[in-house]
Amino acid sequence: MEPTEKKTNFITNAIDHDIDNKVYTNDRVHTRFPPEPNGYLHIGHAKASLLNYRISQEYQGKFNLRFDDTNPSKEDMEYVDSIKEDLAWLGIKWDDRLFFASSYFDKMADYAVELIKKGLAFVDDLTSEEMREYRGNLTEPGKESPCRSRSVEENLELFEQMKCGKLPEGSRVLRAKIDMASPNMNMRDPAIYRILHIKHHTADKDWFIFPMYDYAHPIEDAIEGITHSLCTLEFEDHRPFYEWVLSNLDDFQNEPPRQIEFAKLNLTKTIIGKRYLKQLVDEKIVDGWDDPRLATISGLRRRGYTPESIQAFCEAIGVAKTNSTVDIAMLEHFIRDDLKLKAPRLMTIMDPLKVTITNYPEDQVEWVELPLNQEDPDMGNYTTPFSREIFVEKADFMEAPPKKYYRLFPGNEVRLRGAYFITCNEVVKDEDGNVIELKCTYDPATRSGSGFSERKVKGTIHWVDINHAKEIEVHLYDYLIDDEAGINKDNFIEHINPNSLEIVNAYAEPEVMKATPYEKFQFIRNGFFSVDPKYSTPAKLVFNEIVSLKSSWKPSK
RNA sequence: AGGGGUAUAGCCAAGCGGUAAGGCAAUGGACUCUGACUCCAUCAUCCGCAGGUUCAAAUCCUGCUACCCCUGCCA
Repeated sequence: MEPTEKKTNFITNAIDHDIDNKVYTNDRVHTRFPPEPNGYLHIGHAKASLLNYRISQEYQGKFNLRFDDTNPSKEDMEYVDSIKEDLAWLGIKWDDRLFFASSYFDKMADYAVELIKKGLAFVDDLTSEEMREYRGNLTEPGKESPCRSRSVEENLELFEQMKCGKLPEGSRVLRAKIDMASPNMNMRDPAIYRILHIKHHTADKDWFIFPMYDYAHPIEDAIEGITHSLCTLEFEDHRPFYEWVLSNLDDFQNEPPRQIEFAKLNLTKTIIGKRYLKQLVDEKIVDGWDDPRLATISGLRRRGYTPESIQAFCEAIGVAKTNSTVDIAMLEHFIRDDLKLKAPRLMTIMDPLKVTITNYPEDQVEWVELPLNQEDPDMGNYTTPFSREIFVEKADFMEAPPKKYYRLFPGNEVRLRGAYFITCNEVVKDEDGNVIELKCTYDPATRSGSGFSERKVKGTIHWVDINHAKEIEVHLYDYLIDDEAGINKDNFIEHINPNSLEIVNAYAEPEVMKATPYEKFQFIRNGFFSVDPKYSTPAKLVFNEIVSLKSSWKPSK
């Protein structure tokens, strides 16, 4: 009967404040997620999109998906498709509210004309280099462009020519007329339209001019009736221009949207940032945008992460204005937590060591029954074969064990999960002295489920019957980068972990072979694994390691 | 004196003048046919620093300090 308190943060506080002050009609709340289709979504976008979506849900408001496609030189339909797929997978619903900034291009151009007529915008002939010189710098004011005083008529004429494609690419630009001496660089007559003779991927007609983000975004938000326009911190000092645009356009005097900025997500041992992800993909350092080592949504999906785990993670990290770096252990916690009850628990051997049970009949096979998940009896049971020759993990045997080692060592008895107690009697080595086989004896009285309680054993290990084992390929992962050192955005490529992927052939009990792409399992004592959709074939299943199991076992000193 | 931001535990993060939530990590212990899970316990005399106001300050005021962002015809 715990009252589930709504999680508050500075954004919900701001919205509550707006509601208290009756800022928006009927206390409406309308958010949006405005990705530019120029790359794949990553975990940072999950935070942003889920944040916007959840807020709309909590306030019984609306949520729009809007592609901010104002720069055709970088954008592509491949990305809009992947973004829609990723968002839907994350559980975000935009109903029929799917929009494209490009569908507002006509209106935006009309609004530019309105600004020109009001004497608030002008066509500039300065080259981009000249503009940079005229802009001044952080401590010195800029100077006004010679074109700033052009007549409204001339500006109108020139803008029309820009729009019709009569002027060469890059030759002119439409600028807002604000203040070249503003301490805020974004207010020093920012460019609002540039000439680009590029075919736009979605626009319904040919355009030769394209609006800049700073000009387009407030208009997009206002047209859609957005109330709270959430974006990241670096746009904080763009806010004055966002407000300038809306306050100077007649259509948007009523209930204009409000921009609120929050800190983007950073994760330890993880490279987030479209530009860097694209570099990894383009330089083929990784296996595409959906490489399981990447924090892209598609990578996490292929790795075996669930939408629920990502939702829970994003909920848990909260949202604030503090630049922060979340420990990757937090993400890993939530996938373990989610899969704990969902994933069947089966046995595989990653690094095999043969064990012969010398007192077990040569040709006998018995099928022992095990729960698919003992924490969820409803999942039912399955059977697995047991016979004279089995594989156990190499790590589960030590010839000279440290204190508190509960696994196999000469003379020690352990339980084989779901089967019998075995005692290690003899260690077989090759000519180099490597342990290649163990000879053990089992105690028939100790069969699982028999109620045997004469003696206890400290360790239980997993195993696989050699004659029934199937080979599978397992991809074990380590972090792509190690951020303990002085790593930064520019040198991360030199800090790529060369051992981030280890491919091993493992042995699985027969039940594992029923697995289908994306299906997730706990391989007992090894971790959570998911069937790789890209490389699995009917002949050989490939499993991605999602995350290992936690372990408090540490060899004593 | 360029402008805009942010500082609460190892990492996130609540808190909004009444005496420091929660999660992750970590540590100890219980349990265990997964050294997992679960459970129990521990983990900020203190909120970047220094002053001030107040019966009372992480919360208000003043002054510092540190870090982040801003000089694309990118978003």
